[in-house]
Amino acid sequence: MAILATAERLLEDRTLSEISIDDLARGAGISRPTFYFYFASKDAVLLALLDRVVEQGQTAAGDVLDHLAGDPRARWREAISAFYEAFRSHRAVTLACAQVRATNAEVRQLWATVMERWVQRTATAIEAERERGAAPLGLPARDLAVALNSMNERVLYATFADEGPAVAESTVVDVLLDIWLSSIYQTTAP
Amino acid sequence: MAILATAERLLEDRTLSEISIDDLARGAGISRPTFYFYFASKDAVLLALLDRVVEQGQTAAGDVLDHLAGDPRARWREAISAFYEAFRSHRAVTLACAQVRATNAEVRQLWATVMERWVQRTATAIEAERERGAAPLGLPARDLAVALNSMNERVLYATFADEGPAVAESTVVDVLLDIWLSSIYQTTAP
DNA sequence: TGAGAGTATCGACACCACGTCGAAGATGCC
DNA sequence: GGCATCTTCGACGTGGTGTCGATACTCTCA
Repeated sequence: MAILATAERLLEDRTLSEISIDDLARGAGISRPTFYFYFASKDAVLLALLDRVVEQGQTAAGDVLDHLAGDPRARWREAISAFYEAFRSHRAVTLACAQVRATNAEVRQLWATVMERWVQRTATAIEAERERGAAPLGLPARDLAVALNSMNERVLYATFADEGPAVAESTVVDVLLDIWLSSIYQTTAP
Repeated sequence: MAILATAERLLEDRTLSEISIDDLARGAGISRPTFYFYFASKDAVLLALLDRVVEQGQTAAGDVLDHLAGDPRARWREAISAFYEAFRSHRAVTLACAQVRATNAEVRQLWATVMERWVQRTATAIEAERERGAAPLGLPARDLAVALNSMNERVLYATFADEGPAVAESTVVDVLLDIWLSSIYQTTAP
């Protein structure tokens, strides 16, 4: 769909609020009313874009967290890296979503669903590690999972948007990993 | 100033983009052109509001982190609580800022400055704890400080906005505290 | 005391983006 | 060739924004 392609292209160097529906329409070679034949609003376009990214990221992540026993550090690192790559490979779209999420309920909802999935996987993995005696008891696994995933989201956003205090792109995964390991295992070398 | 009061009041139950300049003007008992006599835009109003909150929060925080030695856990908890209270006592304003930050460079700038101050205090405190042998070496103190403060920001936002996966308001401070202690001291009981 | 320099206010205008409606080309199927 | 459905757009009304010029309201100082 030409509209989606146009949107993703324009988002590379403008923010969504700086893009008019007319820009999207003209970019796709159609008139403004015709735009409405395909999408109800600008936000709906972003939603569709996000849908695709999510779809794609979903499979990429896989089930790394189901095989922690062998080398926990390496597995957790893969999981965080997957998160990192998902963000990174569609930087423009995810940055735009973070913006629109504040205003648009549907985007917020979709994003929340995605986060929830990550949180649940994380919580399950933490509980499994405690079960097999690799990790000590501590915070409720879900609370810990929510906080850690929120941290990743915010830190990666700052890194990619290069906004305010941020961690360098080259070290950000390892910084996050250390905090995950510390708070789950009380050591960085489980 | 009546405009500021009106803005803070309206933000209690509407988002900033749902508030027109006319709403602010009428709420303050003036006409729309007169509004422009005082502020250049809606965003400028929010900026002024944020300024006040920051001013106020700045003093409230104080220098807790300069006296960690006695009871580190208690001191760190106070620091996180200060952050929590700053957010909480002006919930509407901070939520609005998080939204506008995405679009408005000035708000983004001011927010970044505030965060930077917190980050620096945190980093300094971590280094001091390592110096006196209370905390082990590990990540660069600044990277750790950035990540932990980002986590707080995002987690508290989710809690107050009641958006997506969040931690309960009653336990959020302790959840954050545990992660801070784990990643700084490699134990939750330093 | 009244002329002039600020301060504060608004009516009226032009502008721009949005969303809708109704009419009119394509396209395909019977 | 006729009919239904998909696709397109010109033209319109609406609502929020920002500006301009005119008018009032206050001081102050000669």
